[in-house]
Parts: sequence; C-alpha cells; structure tokens
Amino acid sequence: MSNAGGYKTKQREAVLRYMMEHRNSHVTVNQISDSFAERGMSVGVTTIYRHLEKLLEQGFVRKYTVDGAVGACFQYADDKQCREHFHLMCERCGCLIHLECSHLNELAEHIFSEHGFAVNPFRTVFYGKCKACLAEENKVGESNG
Amino acid sequence: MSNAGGYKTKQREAVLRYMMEHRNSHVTVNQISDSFAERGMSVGVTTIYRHLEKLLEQGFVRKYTVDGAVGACFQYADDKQCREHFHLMCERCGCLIHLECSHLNELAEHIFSEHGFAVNPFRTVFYGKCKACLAEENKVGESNG
DNA sequence: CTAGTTGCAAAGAGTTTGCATGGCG
DNA sequence: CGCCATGCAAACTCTTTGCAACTAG
Repeated sequence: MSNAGGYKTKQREAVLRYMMEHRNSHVTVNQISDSFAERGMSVGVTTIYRHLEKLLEQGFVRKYTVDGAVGACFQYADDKQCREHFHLMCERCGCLIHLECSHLNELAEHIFSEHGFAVNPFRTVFYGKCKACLAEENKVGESNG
Repeated sequence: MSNAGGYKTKQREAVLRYMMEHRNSHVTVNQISDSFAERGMSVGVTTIYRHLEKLLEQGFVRKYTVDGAVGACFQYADDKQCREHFHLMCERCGCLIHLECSHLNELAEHIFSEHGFAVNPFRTVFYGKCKACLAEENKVGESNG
C-alpha cells in the first residue's frame, strides 16, 4: 500500500523521508534538491518532481501555490501536524516571517464562523513591511519630509 | 498624482482601461495581450507587465495566484474602500469577497504592536474556500467517506 | 529478464532584463 | 531637448517530456 505499484528506491525513500521530516512547513522542489546536494546525495529535480506528483496522487503530500512565491509548495499531508501557521512577507526586503500566533488562529475561526469562509493558512501570506525595513524607511523619511 | 512620475501614453491608458472594464473578474497578462491583439492593437507583454507592476504599487490593481490558472491574475481595485478592507479569494471557484470587519483591523494592529510588522491590507489576500464551495465539497465528501 | 526508475538535455510557459528606438512634455 | 516608455530579443526560473542507461524484484 505504501509503495503501491512501485519499486523501493533510495530516491523515493529520500523524498518521502524529507517530506516527513519537514512536515511542519511547506517546501519547494529547489529546497529539497539543495538539501540533498548538501548531504552529498544527488537526486535529479526531474525525479523529485515525479515522486512528488506520485505522492500527491496517493494523498501523501499536498501541493499549493503560496501567494508571491516563485514555485509550487509541497507539504506532507499529516493531519495532526496541520497547524495554522501564517506567513508574513516583507514587500520591501522580501524576507519571510513564520508566525505562529494564537490570534491568527482565532482570526481564522472568526472568519469561518462569522463569514463562512475557510481560510487556508498555508497559502495565505500577509504582505507588509518588517521591523527592519520600517526603521530604514523612517530614517530616509526624515530627510525627505 | 494619478500618473505620478509617468507619461500619459496610449499603452498605459489601454492597460488601465482594460483593467477597469474587467473589474468584475481577474485577468491574466495573456488575456490582456490577446484582447489587444484582437482589436488590432499591439502592446508588448513586457509593457503590460511593467504597467501592471506599477499599478500594483500604486494600489490600482491587486494581484492573485489562482489554482488552475497558468500565471498570475490581476484585478482592478475599485475604490478607496478596497484599500481599507481585506479580501478573501476562494481558491476553488475564484470568487472575491470584500471583507470589512473590525477583527481584521485589530489583527493588523496586533501584528504591528506584537510582531513589529506593518501589514499592507491592500496587498494581502486571504486564500481559502467560500461558503458555497465548502458546501459543494461536503456533498462530494459524503459519498467518499 | 522485465518493468519501473533515473537523470541529462531539451522543450515549454511565464516573467524579467538589456538596450536601442520612439514618444511625451 | 531630456527623460521616460516601448518592445524586441535574450535571459531566467519553474516544470514537463523524450530517451537511453540503469536497477529492483
């Protein structure tokens, strides 16, 4: 069942294992590939794509596009770990902040109960400006008026 | 102010006008380009991209990523009101919901005061599923287990 | 041995950039 | 005239496909 109609190869295991180890966050194909490369293990991106697609069909991973992100994001489909964890993206420096905050969870619940809309926290990104960039702009702003 | 630091060209006007005429739905760069081509008016995609980016920064359009669509989607941002409230985008049917809710404003304040991040409500879009689509999925889900 | 797997290379789509020309003001 | 806008071509990124070599069972 776990490898229905497929051979057990080290690449397949590596991809599945990587996804399980990173179940708390979503990852891109590049991240997976880079991680393998760092460990001296070379797995072609083609193979990663193919395994992810297979895992997707089998329901072991989810696929979605994150607002503003370059490519597709994948995450191991583990219900227990499916925490509501939002992202803040600075539109100035591009940094990404992972935010686990109960207020956010309450917000999602509010939107669902009051407005009938089920927010997908994985896909939703808050755009704005990070602390550092706000400070930078204040500095510049002073001389600018 | 409306065309801050820019010349008034027929391309700029064409893009803005197209966006305004299609304010009820989001459109892709390809759609815009094709529409111009059909009318015998050739505007390079580069130019369309550049204008949309500018309009995005100036707050005249919003940008979305929608599942199933090939590239990015853009939509004219109607009123001043649209800069003050948040938007919900259904990732299933693609409908856009304007949400004026004090909770959201409080949330932005919370994120600023507690996390030092200034949310840009205009650019931020909540992705998820709307009431109708949730109902649809529940119907399907019943027979599926 | 057979059938599925791998990964290079190339193709393909969406988007961005360089640069010379053209148009607004 | 000066500066911005335009758009072609090329570069770039993400993703898919063809194909020959390879490997699990």
